[in-house]
Amino acid sequence: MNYWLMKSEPEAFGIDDLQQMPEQTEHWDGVRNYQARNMMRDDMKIGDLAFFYHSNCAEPGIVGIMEVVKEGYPDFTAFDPNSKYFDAKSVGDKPRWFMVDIRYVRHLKRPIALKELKEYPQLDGMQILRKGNRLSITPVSKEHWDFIVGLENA
DNA sequence: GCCAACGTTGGC
DNA sequence: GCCAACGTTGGC
Repeated sequence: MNYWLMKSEPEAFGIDDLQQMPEQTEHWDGVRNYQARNMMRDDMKIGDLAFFYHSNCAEPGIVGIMEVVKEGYPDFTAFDPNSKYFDAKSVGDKPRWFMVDIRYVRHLKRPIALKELKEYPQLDGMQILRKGNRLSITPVSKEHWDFIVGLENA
C-alpha cells in the first residue's frame, strides 16, 4: 500500500467540494503532466491513501485524507473539445492522459500548513517541500505519512 | 539533439 | 502582482 499527496486549488476544487460529491467520490481529472500521469496510470492502487493539499491559496497546506477507489483510466476531459482540458492529441485508442477516482476519507483535525511542514527536520526530503516543486501528485513515504498524521493532535 | 522562447505553477 | 522553477515547443 502506497501513500500520495495530491494538490488542488480550493477555489477550483477543494476538500469540501469532494466531501459534497455523490458518494464523496470524484475523478481526478485535468492532470496534464507526464510524471503525474504515469503515477496515476501505473502506480496508484485501490486502497492507497492520499493527502488532499490545497495549493495557490491563502494558507497552502494539507487539509485531509482521501482514498483511491478506481485505478488509472483515460481522462475523458481530454476528448471533449468544450473542456478546458481538451487535448487533440489524446484520442480514443491512444489516450494520452489518465486519471484515478478518489473518495473523501476525512479532514485532518486541523489543517497543517506548508509553513509548518517546513519546520520539521523529520520531513526533510519530502517532495512537496523541495524548492520549485510543481508536481501536482507526489509519493509520500510511510514515515512522512505517519509523522504528518501524528501532527494532528499536536 | 540542442537550446531559446514561452507558458504554467504556486509560494509569497 | 511578482517571480523562480520547471516543462514543453519548435527552429535549426
